[in-house]
Amino acid sequence: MLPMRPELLKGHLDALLLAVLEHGPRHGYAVIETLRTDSGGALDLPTGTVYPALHRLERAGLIASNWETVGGRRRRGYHLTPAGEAVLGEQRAVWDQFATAVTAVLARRPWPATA
Amino acid sequence: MLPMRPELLKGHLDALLLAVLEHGPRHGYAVIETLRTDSGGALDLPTGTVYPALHRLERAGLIASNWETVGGRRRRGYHLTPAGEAVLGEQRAVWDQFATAVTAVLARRPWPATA
DNA sequence: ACCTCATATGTAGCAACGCAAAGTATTGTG
DNA sequence: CACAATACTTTGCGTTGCTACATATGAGGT
Repeated sequence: MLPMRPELLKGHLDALLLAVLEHGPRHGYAVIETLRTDSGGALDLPTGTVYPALHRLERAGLIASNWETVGGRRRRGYHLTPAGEAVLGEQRAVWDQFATAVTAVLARRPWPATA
Repeated sequence: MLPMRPELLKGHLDALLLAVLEHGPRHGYAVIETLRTDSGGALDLPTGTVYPALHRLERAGLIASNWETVGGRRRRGYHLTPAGEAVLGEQRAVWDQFATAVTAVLARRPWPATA
């Protein structure tokens, strides 16, 4: 597993978090775990990355939260808002576009791979 | 064509530039054009992005340059160094990993898409 | 001659974002 | 009782791409 520089994630994190919350409501810690398992271990994000991002998404109205107490532990359960669902849809399209473009540039080789 | 937020590119630009220069030597302006055509118009980067990035790559020893004068115009021709070629190889692997991980997370839907 | 566009390069300053590091608190385990 | 795991928070930093502006030459049009 090659080292993945942190800047790579920039701009893509929001889409990932929204996608995870589309599974169903989750609290921050669980979001991190879902992200790790869904990505096959490739995306193992620190709390200092995820929690502020969740706050940002809530301020933007894309997710909403409510405090719960489970087994004596306070946790903040997040869920998608309709606005968040809409944005997630756009973000998926943007990602597809971006990934296609980058892959195209990186795939083009000096000796034409495609005759 | 959806608007592509500039942060999306962060961390991926170096790989793109190296890949373009793998085609063969090019000056900055031509790099921008190649990038645009190779990406089908999706990646149309401003000079204020590309030139500093090329300087950075040169300082890092991944590319090298020599001044030429063609038709009375001064241009700086860049070409890959062996180190740059090696890094490009790694970057391609990193991109594949990253893209696979993000696609996996974004693709996972609440109700199975194929049902 | 004049203007404008395309070609070609450069830099200063800004804004955004992910992260490291540190801290708080509770529950479970050895 | 120490320690790990769970769970959340915040400050400050570094990197990076972009906006805006500046400079200069050649080509084409009027």
